Parts: sequence; structure tokens; C-alpha cells
Amino acid sequence: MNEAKPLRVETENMSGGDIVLGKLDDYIGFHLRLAQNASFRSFQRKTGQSDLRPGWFALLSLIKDNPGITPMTLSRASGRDKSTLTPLLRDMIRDGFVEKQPIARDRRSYALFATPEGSARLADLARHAAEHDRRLDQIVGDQKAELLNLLRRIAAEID
Amino acid sequence: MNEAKPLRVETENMSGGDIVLGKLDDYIGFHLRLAQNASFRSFQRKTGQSDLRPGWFALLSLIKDNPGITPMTLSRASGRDKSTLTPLLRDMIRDGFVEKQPIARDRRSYALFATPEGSARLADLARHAAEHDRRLDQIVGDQKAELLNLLRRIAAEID
DNA sequence: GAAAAATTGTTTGATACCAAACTAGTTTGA
DNA sequence: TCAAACTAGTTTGGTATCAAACAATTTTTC
Repeated sequence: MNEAKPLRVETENMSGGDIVLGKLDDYIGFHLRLAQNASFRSFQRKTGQSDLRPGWFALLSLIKDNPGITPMTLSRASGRDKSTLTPLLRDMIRDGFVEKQPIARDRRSYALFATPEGSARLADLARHAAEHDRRLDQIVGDQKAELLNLLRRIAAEID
Repeated sequence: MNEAKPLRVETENMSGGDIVLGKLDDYIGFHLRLAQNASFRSFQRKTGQSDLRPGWFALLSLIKDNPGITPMTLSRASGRDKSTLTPLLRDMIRDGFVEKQPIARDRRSYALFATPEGSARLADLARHAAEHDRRLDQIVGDQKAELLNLLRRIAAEID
């Protein structure tokens, strides 16, 4: 029952002054969305200038670190639906950052590999990503390990 | 330098076994996205069955708790771009959950109010949202306050 | 060993979201 | 006072995302 103490948030430029978040202020899901959205947009702004697509970094990184990974496994590892990956992989292959090879034992699927160009692009992306994540590290300070644990648990255990 | 100890994650159903997350495993942004995405989809699955749109809950809740709020203020409070709100508000007004009233002092804007139907719908949405957030509460346990603080700081301080 | 069930990747359809450009109205400042 | 700067909301265009339906293939089951 937090109706008793109205929780307010500052938003400079409101006619009346503050707004009441109400119950919303207690919802983990709400704050999770706000934080992720702010972080994602910030990342996008930083990298967008230099012709990198934010969705590419995680994928390219996973392909580089797991040579021969299949789209399905990549989907699970990156937390995105397999159908989301289809056009991304198509473009990464078209642009020469990733190569696909048929898999002998399963003709439905294929193995993915980062090309030298892909590795170079990944290094470039990693510079921007590291810069962005350094800001996040600053903000969370010494609570990073706890935060990562909580986030991992949420991603793993939510149904 | 975490190249030294390869970090792995289980994904039942991989040809080779585990996948290596590599540097990605240290990125707050990556885990933030995974957690938020999993949480959002779960919420959507739960509420989607009962004809509720996930985007509506936060908006309706904020309108109910801040009668007369304007779209611009709502945009800031909900962390969504003003242009994202336009079609959502249009539909909520069309469906009779929200009403708009002209503002005397500023004819560009308008004031938003929840109708009785909107309040009823909000109560319904709140039941589902509470159920979902209870799961999140279980997962984070007694670290909820710290988690919320970190998420608030990220949302507020990231640029 | 063949039919049934499951899995992989793609296609199609839908929603959510942002950013830039635009219109209309308000505030500022010279 | 009135032109310039700013602000609110909408429109337009683009990306990211999922889910369901599909075709091809593999695995399971009887």
C-alpha cells in the first residue's frame, strides 16, 4: 500500500511541478524498461554516428567467439527470436563480415564464421561498446557484480 | 582482459555443448537487454491473452495518478518519445478509457483524464501487472531496493 | 523402416519504438 | 511590439522485435 506516501519524480518543465509515479514506482518491470531503453538509445546515439548497427555488436561478438555457431544457437545466446536474426545475418553476410558454411550432418542449418573484415569491424564496434559500458560501470560502481547477477537471474528465471 | 577464462553459458540443444559469451558477459548493457526483453515478453504473454496492450498499463496508471497530465509530461514520465504516445493516446481515447480536455492557457496541448471505464480497465491491468512483478520480486528477493536504485540511476544518468 | 513428432531457418504480419520534419501556438528579447 | 527562438503535438519513415505459419530436414516411436 503505497497510496499513503505519493512518490514523485522531478521533470523540469511541468506546469504543476512534479508527477506522481504511484504504484509504478515499485514495479521492477517498469524501471527495467526505463533503464534499458535509456541505455539502448544512448548506445545507439554513440555508435549510430559511425555507421554501426547496435544489433550487430552482440551477434558479431558471439560469432567471433564461437566459430561455426548456428543461427538457432545464436538466437538463444543473444536472446532474440530466430526470425529476428534472419535479416541481420543476411546483411552481415552480404556485407562480407560473416560467412556461412553448410553443415554436413544437418542440411537444414549452416555454420557461421567471422571474416577478417568482420573481425576488424568487431574491434571497431567493441571500442564504442566499451566506451558506453564504461559509463554504465561508473554509474553502478562497486555494485556491478550484484547487478549482473540479478539481471542474469531475471533473464533466466522469468517465464 | 577476460580472454583468459572463457565464460560459458548452457544452452541445452547445442551441437558442441556450451557457447562462449566472451567479453559480452561483462557488459551491463547486454544483460540489461536480455533481462528487459525476457521480462517484457513474459508480461506480454500474460496480459496478451486478456486483450490488454502492455504499453497501456504505464500510461493509464500515470494518467490516473496525475489527472490533467499533458502528453509531453506523460512522455517524459513514461520514458517514451512523444511521437510514440500519439497513436496510443488516440486509441485509448477512441476506446473511451481516456478523455482529453483543452487547456485554456496553452492551446497547443491538452489535459488527459482517465474515464470510469479507464479506471476499471486499469484495475484489470494492475492485477496482471502485479502478478508479473511478483515473479520478479521473488527472483530478486531482498535485493529489490538496491536493484531499483541502480536502475533509476542508470535511467537518469546515462547520456 | 515408415509414419509421427520435433527442429531449423524463412516468410509474413503485427506492434513498439525513435528521430527528423512539420504545423501551430507561446515565450523571449531587443 | 514583433520577429526570433522555443515548445507541444502530429506525421512520416525507418529499425527492431516477436509470433504464427510454412517448407525442408532430422529424430523419435512404434
